[in-house]
Amino acid sequence: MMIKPYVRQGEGEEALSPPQWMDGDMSSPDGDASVSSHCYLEGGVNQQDREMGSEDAQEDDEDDEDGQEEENESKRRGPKKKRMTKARQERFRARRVKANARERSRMHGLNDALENLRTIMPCHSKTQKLSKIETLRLARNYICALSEALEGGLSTESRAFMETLCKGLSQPTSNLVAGCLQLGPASGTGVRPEDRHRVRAAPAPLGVASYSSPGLPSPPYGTFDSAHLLHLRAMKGGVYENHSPSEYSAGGVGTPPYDGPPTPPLSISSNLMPKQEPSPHYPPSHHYSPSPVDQGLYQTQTGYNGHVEGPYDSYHPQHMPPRQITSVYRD
DNA sequence: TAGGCCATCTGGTCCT
DNA sequence: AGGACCAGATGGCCTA
Repeated sequence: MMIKPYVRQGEGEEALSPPQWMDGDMSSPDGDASVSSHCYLEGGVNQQDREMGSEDAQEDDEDDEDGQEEENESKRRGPKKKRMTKARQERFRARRVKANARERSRMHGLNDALENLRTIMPCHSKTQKLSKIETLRLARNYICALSEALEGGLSTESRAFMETLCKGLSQPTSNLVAGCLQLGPASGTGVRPEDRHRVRAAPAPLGVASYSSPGLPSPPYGTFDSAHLLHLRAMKGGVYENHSPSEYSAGGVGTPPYDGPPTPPLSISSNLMPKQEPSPHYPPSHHYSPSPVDQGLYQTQTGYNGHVEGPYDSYHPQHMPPRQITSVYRD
């Protein structure tokens, strides 16, 4: 793909006015006040601006410069561009507005899928939202870890399991996973030896010892959803062998319906976690029900730092749920 | 204040 | 022609 650099006005060109639709009202025609006007700030003019602006100028006032521009136009290779008439401008604008709306919707769909992915992560936290990239990394690690476990090479209760989960994750996210697993201090856990030197700010080794790290909020942390491991064991035991993987995801969160005996969860949590909060996906009855998020019933609640959690309105970023942002990356 | 993360707009490309 | 997808650009918000 050809990368087009940010186009600025060339030498000798007059400052061009922004497209007509931007005049006066800086909000877009579709009423979206969030439309960015930054494209026209600081004298930066993008391709569209140049086209529309210049052709607008050609239409509105014919002066000597336009003559020069037409002369340059005739030397240009390729198909000659059509004049941008008022009608064409309006059609272009309408198309652009529709495309923007589609793009927004598409990105919202992407974010929804990502949110669904977050909810089935082994350490789903309401108070410390994983970033997009961390969610994807953790998901990859989770798949790898479960695959190894299924092959019998990795115990879900082992430290190696957690190390696999933490591979390539930022320090705070690794701490979150470790906190969810409630494992003891581990020297360099989750950090490949070759990566350790790249950790710029690792205040403490992973594990309980780092809970007091200033970079990490105080508990509650997310919970390691033992039901996932229960699911894993059940699969190994053949309980779900009549279900296809696609059935697991039929509920939208990728988990099979569980109707087994209400025995204590079989997982590391039963050994290591002092108190296991019931997962929103697996209420005490052990009958699966869609999460509040999936039901659109995400109740407003106060997070650990007093921030209000609730439905995330991407059109009002100030309503974003609190998240712990990490500045430590290893890649 | 710098840097990370995010939402949004935008133009290009590919496909139907 | 129009939609989907992608990547660049930009500003806002937040945290260290």
